[in-house]
Amino acid sequence: MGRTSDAKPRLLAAAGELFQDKGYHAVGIQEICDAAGVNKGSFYYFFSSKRDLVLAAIDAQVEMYQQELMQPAFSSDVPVAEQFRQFFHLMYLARHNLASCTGCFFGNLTLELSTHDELVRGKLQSIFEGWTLGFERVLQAAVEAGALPKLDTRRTAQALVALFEGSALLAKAYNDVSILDDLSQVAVNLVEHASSSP
Amino acid sequence: MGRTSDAKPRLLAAAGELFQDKGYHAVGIQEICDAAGVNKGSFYYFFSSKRDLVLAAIDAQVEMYQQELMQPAFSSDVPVAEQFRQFFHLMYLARHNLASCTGCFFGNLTLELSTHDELVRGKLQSIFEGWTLGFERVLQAAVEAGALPKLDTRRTAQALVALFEGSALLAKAYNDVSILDDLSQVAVNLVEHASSSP
DNA sequence: GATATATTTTACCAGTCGGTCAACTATTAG
DNA sequence: CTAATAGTTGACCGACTGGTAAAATATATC
Repeated sequence: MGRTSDAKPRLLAAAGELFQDKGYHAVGIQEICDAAGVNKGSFYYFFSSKRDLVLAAIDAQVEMYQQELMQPAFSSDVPVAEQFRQFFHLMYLARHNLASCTGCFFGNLTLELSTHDELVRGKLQSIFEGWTLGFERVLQAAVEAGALPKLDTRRTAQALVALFEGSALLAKAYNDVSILDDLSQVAVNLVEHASSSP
Repeated sequence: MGRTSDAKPRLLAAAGELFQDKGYHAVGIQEICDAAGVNKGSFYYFFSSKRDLVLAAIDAQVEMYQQELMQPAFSSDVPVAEQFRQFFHLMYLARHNLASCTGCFFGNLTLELSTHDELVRGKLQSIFEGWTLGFERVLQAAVEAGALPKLDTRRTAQALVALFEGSALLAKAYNDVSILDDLSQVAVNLVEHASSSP
Protein backbone atom coordinates (compact mmCIF):
# COMPACT_ATOMS: atom_id res chain seq x y z
CA MET A 1 0.00 0.00 0.00
CA GLY A 2 1.03 3.58 -0.58
CA ARG A 3 3.37 4.89 -3.23
CA THR A 4 6.71 3.34 -4.12
CA SER A 5 10.13 4.97 -4.48
CA ASP A 6 13.70 4.37 -5.46
CA ALA A 7 14.92 7.31 -3.42
CA LYS A 8 16.64 5.12 -0.86
CA PRO A 9 19.01 3.36 -3.29
CA ARG A 10 19.64 6.70 -5.00
CA LEU A 11 20.62 8.20 -1.64
CA LEU A 12 22.90 5.25 -0.94
CA ALA A 13 24.60 5.59 -4.30
CA ALA A 14 25.09 9.33 -3.89
CA ALA A 15 26.37 8.88 -0.35
CA GLY A 16 28.80 6.22 -1.53
CA GLU A 17 30.24 8.52 -4.16
CA LEU A 18 30.36 11.67 -2.06
CA PHE A 19 31.77 10.05 1.06
CA GLN A 20 34.42 8.46 -1.13
CA ASP A 21 35.26 11.72 -2.87
CA LYS A 22 35.17 14.15 0.03
CA GLY A 23 34.98 12.21 3.25
CA TYR A 24 32.27 12.01 5.87
CA HIS A 25 32.39 15.35 7.64
CA ALA A 26 33.06 17.34 4.49
CA VAL A 27 29.77 16.23 2.94
CA GLY A 28 26.46 17.56 4.20
CA ILE A 29 23.14 15.81 4.08
CA GLN A 30 21.83 18.57 1.87
CA GLU A 31 24.58 17.89 -0.65
CA ILE A 32 23.83 14.19 -0.69
CA CYS A 33 20.14 14.91 -1.17
CA ASP A 34 20.86 17.29 -4.04
CA ALA A 35 23.05 14.69 -5.74
CA ALA A 36 20.35 12.07 -5.33
CA GLY A 37 17.53 14.40 -6.33
CA VAL A 38 15.78 13.84 -3.02
CA ASN A 39 14.28 16.34 -0.63
CA LYS A 40 16.00 16.56 2.73
CA GLY A 41 12.73 15.89 4.46
CA SER A 42 12.50 12.65 2.53
CA PHE A 43 16.00 11.72 3.57
CA TYR A 44 14.86 11.44 7.17
CA TYR A 45 12.01 9.24 6.10
CA PHE A 46 14.55 6.60 4.97
CA PHE A 47 17.41 7.22 7.37
CA SER A 48 17.21 8.26 10.98
CA SER A 49 20.52 10.16 10.93
CA LYS A 50 23.67 10.79 8.96
CA ARG A 51 25.30 8.04 10.98
CA ASP A 52 22.52 5.67 10.00
CA LEU A 53 23.20 6.54 6.38
CA VAL A 54 26.92 5.91 6.54
CA LEU A 55 26.34 2.53 8.15
CA ALA A 56 24.03 1.59 5.31
CA ALA A 57 26.42 3.04 2.72
CA ILE A 58 29.21 0.88 4.10
CA ASP A 59 27.08 -2.23 3.63
CA ALA A 60 26.32 -1.23 0.07
CA GLN A 61 29.99 -0.66 -0.71
CA VAL A 62 31.02 -3.97 0.81
CA GLU A 63 28.76 -5.61 -1.70
CA MET A 64 30.35 -3.62 -4.52
CA TYR A 65 33.92 -4.41 -3.53
CA GLN A 66 32.99 -8.05 -3.28
CA GLN A 67 31.55 -8.15 -6.76
CA GLU A 68 34.04 -5.92 -8.53
CA LEU A 69 37.30 -6.73 -6.80
CA MET A 70 37.27 -9.88 -4.73
CA GLN A 71 35.33 -12.24 -6.94
CA PRO A 72 36.97 -11.23 -10.23
CA ALA A 73 40.47 -11.38 -8.78
CA PHE A 74 40.24 -14.64 -6.92
CA SER A 75 38.08 -16.87 -9.06
CA SER A 76 40.46 -17.16 -12.00
CA ASP A 77 42.81 -20.13 -12.25
CA VAL A 78 46.05 -18.21 -12.62
CA PRO A 79 48.79 -18.75 -10.00
CA VAL A 80 47.90 -17.41 -6.59
CA ALA A 81 50.46 -14.60 -6.62
CA GLU A 82 49.00 -13.42 -9.92
CA GLN A 83 45.57 -13.30 -8.32
CA PHE A 84 46.83 -10.78 -5.80
CA ARG A 85 48.43 -8.75 -8.55
CA GLN A 86 45.08 -8.78 -10.28
CA PHE A 87 43.40 -7.58 -7.09
CA PHE A 88 45.60 -4.48 -7.03
CA HIS A 89 45.21 -4.02 -10.76
CA LEU A 90 41.43 -4.06 -10.58
CA MET A 91 41.59 -1.26 -8.04
CA TYR A 92 43.88 0.57 -10.44
CA LEU A 93 41.41 0.12 -13.27
CA ALA A 94 38.49 1.26 -11.17
CA ARG A 95 40.32 4.48 -10.28
CA HIS A 96 42.40 5.31 -13.31
CA ASN A 97 39.67 7.12 -15.23
CA LEU A 98 38.64 9.33 -12.33
CA ALA A 99 39.67 12.97 -12.15
CA SER A 100 41.50 12.41 -8.89
CA CYS A 101 42.50 9.39 -6.89
CA THR A 102 40.17 9.06 -3.94
CA GLY A 103 41.62 6.06 -2.10
CA CYS A 104 39.74 3.15 -0.62
CA PHE A 105 36.24 3.83 0.68
CA PHE A 106 36.79 1.79 3.82
CA GLY A 107 40.28 3.08 4.49
CA ASN A 108 39.04 6.65 4.19
CA LEU A 109 36.23 6.09 6.65
CA THR A 110 38.48 4.20 9.03
CA LEU A 111 40.88 7.07 9.44
CA GLU A 112 38.12 9.64 9.68
CA LEU A 113 35.55 7.93 11.88
CA SER A 114 36.94 5.02 13.83
CA THR A 115 37.95 7.16 16.78
CA HIS A 116 34.51 8.84 16.88
CA ASP A 117 32.12 6.00 16.51
CA GLU A 118 32.73 2.59 17.94
CA LEU A 119 29.96 1.01 15.88
CA VAL A 120 31.44 2.28 12.63
CA ARG A 121 34.90 1.20 13.71
CA GLY A 122 33.65 -2.29 14.53
CA LYS A 123 31.96 -2.55 11.19
CA LEU A 124 35.10 -1.49 9.33
CA GLN A 125 37.19 -3.84 11.41
CA SER A 126 35.00 -6.76 10.46
CA ILE A 127 35.26 -5.79 6.79
CA PHE A 128 39.05 -5.85 6.93
CA GLU A 129 38.87 -9.03 8.93
CA GLY A 130 36.70 -10.54 6.21
CA TRP A 131 39.25 -9.58 3.59
CA THR A 132 42.03 -11.01 5.71
CA LEU A 133 40.20 -14.31 6.19
CA GLY A 134 39.47 -14.43 2.48
CA PHE A 135 43.11 -13.86 1.60
CA GLU A 136 44.09 -16.45 4.16
CA ARG A 137 41.87 -19.06 2.55
CA VAL A 138 43.38 -18.35 -0.85
CA LEU A 139 46.90 -18.68 0.54
CA GLN A 140 46.09 -21.80 2.51
CA ALA A 141 44.58 -23.46 -0.53
CA ALA A 142 47.73 -22.68 -2.53
CA VAL A 143 49.94 -24.11 0.21
CA GLU A 144 47.91 -27.30 0.35
CA ALA A 145 48.04 -27.60 -3.42
CA GLY A 146 51.82 -27.31 -3.25
CA ALA A 147 51.83 -24.09 -5.23
CA LEU A 148 53.38 -22.22 -2.30
CA PRO A 149 55.77 -23.23 0.48
CA LYS A 150 54.45 -23.32 4.02
CA LEU A 151 53.85 -19.81 5.34
CA ASP A 152 52.22 -17.87 8.11
CA THR A 153 48.93 -17.38 6.31
CA ARG A 154 47.34 -15.10 8.89
CA ARG A 155 50.17 -12.61 9.04
CA THR A 156 50.76 -12.69 5.31
CA ALA A 157 47.09 -12.12 4.60
CA GLN A 158 46.94 -9.19 7.00
CA ALA A 159 50.12 -7.74 5.48
CA LEU A 160 48.53 -7.92 2.04
CA VAL A 161 45.49 -6.02 3.29
CA ALA A 162 47.82 -3.45 4.90
CA LEU A 163 49.89 -3.13 1.74
CA PHE A 164 46.73 -2.65 -0.28
CA GLU A 165 45.37 0.05 2.00
CA GLY A 166 48.75 1.72 2.20
CA SER A 167 49.05 1.67 -1.58
CA ALA A 168 45.63 3.26 -1.94
CA LEU A 169 46.68 5.90 0.58
CA LEU A 170 49.89 6.72 -1.26
CA ALA A 171 48.04 6.77 -4.57
CA LYS A 172 45.79 9.41 -3.04
CA ALA A 173 48.67 11.40 -1.57
CA TYR A 174 50.54 11.38 -4.90
CA ASN A 175 47.31 11.60 -6.86
CA ASP A 176 48.76 8.84 -8.97
CA VAL A 177 46.92 5.57 -9.40
CA SER A 178 49.86 3.89 -11.07
CA ILE A 179 51.32 3.37 -7.60
CA LEU A 180 48.72 0.63 -7.21
CA ASP A 181 50.08 -1.23 -10.20
CA ASP A 182 53.63 -0.62 -9.11
CA LEU A 183 53.15 -2.00 -5.64
CA SER A 184 51.14 -4.96 -6.90
CA GLN A 185 54.55 -6.37 -7.81
CA VAL A 186 55.56 -6.19 -4.18
CA ALA A 187 52.35 -7.98 -3.21
CA VAL A 188 53.39 -10.74 -5.59
CA ASN A 189 56.82 -10.95 -3.98
CA LEU A 190 55.26 -10.92 -0.57
CA VAL A 191 53.17 -13.97 -1.45
CA GLU A 192 56.02 -15.85 -3.07
CA HIS A 193 58.57 -15.18 -0.34
CA ALA A 194 56.44 -15.06 2.77
CA SER A 195 57.98 -16.32 5.98
CA SER A 196 56.77 -19.51 7.60
CA SER A 197 57.65 -18.83 11.25
CA PRO A 198 54.64 -17.73 13.27
CA MET B 1 58.83 45.41 21.54
CA GLY B 2 55.47 44.60 23.04
CA ARG B 3 54.53 41.61 25.10
CA THR B 4 55.68 38.07 24.36
CA SER B 5 53.66 34.85 24.21
CA ASP B 6 53.94 31.11 23.85
CA ALA B 7 50.39 30.83 22.60
CA LYS B 8 51.46 29.89 19.09
CA PRO B 9 53.42 26.75 20.04
CA ARG B 10 50.64 25.82 22.46
CA LEU B 11 48.12 26.10 19.65
CA LEU B 12 50.33 23.97 17.39
CA ALA B 13 50.68 21.30 20.04
CA ALA B 14 46.95 21.22 20.74
CA ALA B 15 46.17 21.12 17.03
CA GLY B 16 48.62 18.27 16.53
CA GLU B 17 46.96 16.20 19.23
CA LEU B 18 43.38 16.99 18.32
CA PHE B 19 43.78 16.56 14.57
CA GLN B 20 45.47 13.25 15.26
CA ASP B 21 42.74 12.11 17.64
CA LYS B 22 39.64 13.31 15.86
CA GLY B 23 40.58 14.39 12.37
CA TYR B 24 40.48 17.80 10.73
CA HIS B 25 36.79 18.48 10.17
CA ALA B 26 35.70 16.98 13.47
CA VAL B 27 37.72 19.50 15.45
CA GLY B 28 36.66 23.12 15.71
CA ILE B 29 38.92 26.10 16.22
CA GLN B 30 37.15 26.80 19.49
CA GLU B 31 38.03 23.33 20.73
CA ILE B 32 41.68 23.78 19.80
CA CYS B 33 41.74 27.15 21.54
CA ASP B 34 40.19 25.69 24.68
CA ALA B 35 42.76 22.89 24.73
CA ALA B 36 45.57 25.38 24.29
CA GLY B 37 44.12 27.86 26.76
CA VAL B 38 44.01 30.53 24.11
CA ASN B 39 41.20 32.89 23.22
CA LYS B 40 39.76 32.42 19.77
CA GLY B 41 40.44 36.03 18.93
CA SER B 42 44.10 35.40 19.66
CA PHE B 43 44.09 32.38 17.40
CA TYR B 44 43.51 34.60 14.41
CA TYR B 45 46.37 36.78 15.47
CA PHE B 46 48.75 33.87 14.92
CA PHE B 47 47.02 31.98 12.12
CA SER B 48 45.04 33.41 9.28
CA SER B 49 42.73 30.42 8.97
CA LYS B 50 42.15 26.83 10.02
CA ARG B 51 43.91 25.76 6.85
CA ASP B 52 46.90 27.91 7.77
CA LEU B 53 46.98 26.15 11.12
CA VAL B 54 46.90 22.65 9.69
CA LEU B 55 49.74 23.48 7.33
CA ALA B 56 51.82 24.69 10.25
CA ALA B 57 50.79 21.69 12.35
CA ILE B 58 51.97 19.36 9.58
CA ASP B 59 55.39 21.00 9.61
CA ALA B 60 55.60 20.63 13.37
CA GLN B 61 54.67 16.94 13.18
CA VAL B 62 57.20 16.26 10.44
CA GLU B 63 59.85 17.46 12.84
CA MET B 64 58.50 15.17 15.56
CA TYR B 65 58.37 12.08 13.39
CA GLN B 66 61.89 12.79 12.24
CA GLN B 67 63.21 13.01 15.77
CA GLU B 68 61.22 10.24 17.38
CA LEU B 69 60.93 7.65 14.61
CA MET B 70 63.32 8.16 11.73
CA GLN B 71 66.51 9.10 13.50
CA PRO B 72 66.23 6.56 16.34
CA ALA B 73 65.35 3.73 13.98
CA PHE B 74 67.93 4.30 11.31
CA SER B 75 71.00 5.51 13.15
CA SER B 76 71.75 2.29 15.03
CA ASP B 77 74.23 -0.21 13.59
CA VAL B 78 71.99 -3.28 13.63
CA PRO B 79 71.29 -5.03 10.31
CA VAL B 80 69.20 -2.99 7.92
CA ALA B 81 66.12 -5.21 8.12
CA GLU B 82 66.19 -4.82 11.90
CA GLN B 83 66.20 -1.07 11.49
CA PHE B 84 62.90 -1.27 9.66
CA ARG B 85 61.49 -3.54 12.34
CA GLN B 86 62.57 -0.93 14.86
CA PHE B 87 60.81 1.76 12.85
CA PHE B 88 57.50 -0.09 13.16
CA HIS B 89 58.20 -0.91 16.79
CA LEU B 90 58.80 2.73 17.70
CA MET B 91 55.41 3.58 16.28
CA TYR B 92 54.00 0.76 18.37
CA LEU B 93 55.65 2.15 21.50
CA ALA B 94 54.43 5.67 20.81
CA ARG B 95 50.86 4.42 20.53
CA HIS B 96 50.59 1.54 22.96
CA ASN B 97 49.89 3.64 26.05
CA LEU B 98 47.13 5.67 24.44
CA ALA B 99 43.48 5.02 25.17
CA SER B 100 42.78 4.31 21.53
CA CYS B 101 44.89 3.83 18.46
CA THR B 102 44.75 6.94 16.34
CA GLY B 103 46.81 5.98 13.30
CA CYS B 104 49.44 8.03 11.55
CA PHE B 105 49.01 11.81 11.60
CA PHE B 106 49.95 12.16 7.95
CA GLY B 107 47.96 9.18 6.77
CA ASN B 108 44.88 10.48 8.55
CA LEU B 109 45.18 13.90 6.96
CA THR B 110 45.91 12.41 3.56
CA LEU B 111 42.69 10.48 3.44
CA GLU B 112 40.65 13.34 4.85
CA LEU B 113 42.07 16.36 3.05
CA SER B 114 44.02 15.49 -0.05
CA THR B 115 40.98 15.62 -2.32
CA HIS B 116 39.94 19.01 -0.87
CA ASP B 117 43.11 20.97 -0.77
CA GLU B 118 45.83 20.64 -3.33
CA LEU B 119 48.37 22.46 -1.20
CA VAL B 120 47.86 20.10 1.72
CA ARG B 121 48.00 17.12 -0.61
CA GLY B 122 51.26 18.33 -2.12
CA LYS B 123 52.73 18.82 1.31
CA LEU B 124 51.75 15.34 2.42
CA GLN B 125 53.02 13.87 -0.84
CA SER B 126 56.41 15.43 -0.29
CA ILE B 127 56.51 14.07 3.25
CA PHE B 128 55.88 10.53 2.02
CA GLU B 129 58.34 11.14 -0.77
CA GLY B 130 60.90 12.19 1.82
CA TRP B 131 60.34 9.00 3.77
CA THR B 132 60.61 6.97 0.58
CA LEU B 133 63.88 8.62 -0.40
CA GLY B 134 65.20 8.11 3.12
CA PHE B 135 64.29 4.42 3.06
CA GLU B 136 65.85 4.15 -0.38
CA ARG B 137 69.15 5.55 0.87
CA VAL B 138 69.17 3.07 3.73
CA LEU B 139 68.51 0.18 1.38
CA GLN B 140 71.03 1.35 -1.19
CA ALA B 141 73.71 1.67 1.46
CA ALA B 142 73.02 -1.88 2.61
CA VAL B 143 73.21 -3.17 -0.96
CA GLU B 144 76.51 -1.43 -1.54
CA ALA B 145 77.84 -2.82 1.71
CA GLY B 146 76.90 -6.31 0.56
CA ALA B 147 74.42 -6.73 3.40
CA LEU B 148 71.57 -7.10 0.92
CA PRO B 149 71.33 -8.53 -2.60
CA LYS B 150 70.62 -6.15 -5.44
CA LEU B 151 67.04 -4.92 -5.31
CA ASP B 152 64.68 -2.34 -6.72
CA THR B 153 65.29 0.23 -4.00
CA ARG B 154 62.66 2.72 -5.11
CA ARG B 155 59.81 0.26 -5.27
CA THR B 156 60.86 -1.51 -2.10
CA ALA B 157 61.13 1.76 -0.22
CA GLN B 158 57.71 2.87 -1.40
CA ALA B 159 56.25 -0.50 -0.46
CA LEU B 160 57.67 -0.14 3.04
CA VAL B 161 56.01 3.25 3.39
CA ALA B 162 52.76 1.77 2.12
CA LEU B 163 53.02 -1.20 4.46
CA PHE B 164 53.66 1.15 7.36
CA GLU B 165 50.70 3.36 6.56
CA GLY B 166 48.50 0.36 5.96
CA SER B 167 49.57 -1.15 9.26
CA ALA B 168 48.74 2.05 11.09
CA LEU B 169 45.37 2.07 9.38
CA LEU B 170 44.60 -1.51 10.37
CA ALA B 171 45.80 -0.84 13.90
CA LYS B 172 43.24 1.95 14.03
CA ALA B 173 40.46 -0.14 12.53
CA TYR B 174 41.12 -3.00 14.97
CA ASN B 175 42.01 -0.56 17.75
CA ASP B 176 44.97 -2.81 18.34
CA VAL B 177 48.49 -1.43 18.19
CA SER B 178 50.06 -4.88 18.32
CA ILE B 179 49.32 -5.15 14.60
CA LEU B 180 52.22 -2.75 14.10
CA ASP B 181 54.61 -5.13 15.80
CA ASP B 182 53.13 -8.08 14.01
CA LEU B 183 53.51 -6.60 10.57
CA SER B 184 57.00 -5.31 11.31
CA GLN B 185 58.04 -8.92 10.70
CA VAL B 186 56.65 -8.68 7.19
CA ALA B 187 58.59 -5.47 6.65
CA VAL B 188 61.72 -7.40 7.61
CA ASN B 189 60.87 -10.12 5.10
CA LEU B 190 60.14 -7.55 2.49
CA VAL B 191 63.60 -6.07 2.88
CA GLU B 192 65.37 -9.40 2.92
CA HIS B 193 63.53 -10.89 -0.05
CA ALA B 194 62.87 -7.86 -2.20
CA SER B 195 62.88 -8.37 -5.94
CA SER B 196 65.61 -6.91 -8.09
CA SER B 197 63.80 -6.55 -11.41
CA PRO B 198 62.71 -2.96 -12.01
C1' DG C 1 58.93 56.37 32.87
C1' DA C 2 57.28 57.03 28.21
C1' DT C 3 55.82 54.82 24.17
C1' DA C 4 55.44 51.89 20.46
C1' DT C 5 53.76 47.51 19.68
C1' DA C 6 52.79 42.57 20.43
C1' DT C 7 49.19 40.24 22.40
C1' DT C 8 44.56 39.56 24.44
C1' DT C 9 39.77 40.28 25.02
C1' DT C 10 35.02 40.54 23.90
C1' DA C 11 31.28 40.82 21.26
C1' DC C 12 29.72 39.84 17.01
C1' DC C 13 28.57 38.02 12.12
C1' DA C 14 26.58 35.35 8.34
C1' DG C 15 26.31 30.82 6.94
C1' DT C 16 25.81 26.01 7.51
C1' DC C 17 25.12 22.03 10.12
C1' DG C 18 22.12 17.88 11.46
C1' DG C 19 17.59 17.28 12.44
C1' DT C 20 12.19 18.04 13.10
C1' DC C 21 7.48 18.45 11.90
C1' DA C 22 2.94 18.87 10.10
C1' DA C 23 0.68 19.23 5.99
C1' DC C 24 0.29 17.28 1.55
C1' DT C 25 0.15 13.79 -2.35
C1' DA C 26 0.32 9.82 -4.87
C1' DT C 27 -0.56 5.07 -4.98
C1' DT C 28 -1.79 0.48 -4.05
C1' DA C 29 -4.74 -3.10 -2.03
C1' DG C 30 -9.33 -4.32 -0.98
C1' DC D 1 -14.32 3.99 -5.24
C1' DT D 2 -12.32 4.25 -1.06
C1' DA D 3 -9.37 4.22 2.52
C1' DA D 4 -5.16 3.15 4.55
C1' DT D 5 -0.57 4.25 3.93
C1' DA D 6 4.14 4.96 1.71
C1' DG D 7 6.41 8.77 0.31
C1' DT D 8 7.16 13.97 -0.48
C1' DT D 9 7.42 18.73 0.53
C1' DG D 10 9.10 23.06 2.49
C1' DA D 11 9.42 25.77 6.26
C1' DC D 12 11.67 25.81 10.40
C1' DC D 13 14.96 25.16 14.64
C1' DG D 14 18.83 25.73 17.80
C1' DA D 15 23.52 24.91 17.81
C1' DC D 16 27.67 25.55 16.03
C1' DT D 17 30.97 26.78 12.29
C1' DG D 18 35.02 29.60 10.61
C1' DG D 19 36.07 34.19 10.70
C1' DT D 20 36.11 39.60 11.90
C1' DA D 21 37.03 43.98 14.21
C1' DA D 22 37.90 47.33 17.63
C1' DA D 23 39.04 48.27 21.99
C1' DA D 24 41.83 47.04 25.95
C1' DT D 25 46.21 45.59 28.05
C1' DA D 26 50.66 44.21 29.09
C1' DT D 27 55.50 44.53 28.13
C1' DA D 28 60.14 45.09 25.82
C1' DT D 29 62.90 48.72 24.35
C1' DC D 30 64.73 53.25 24.65
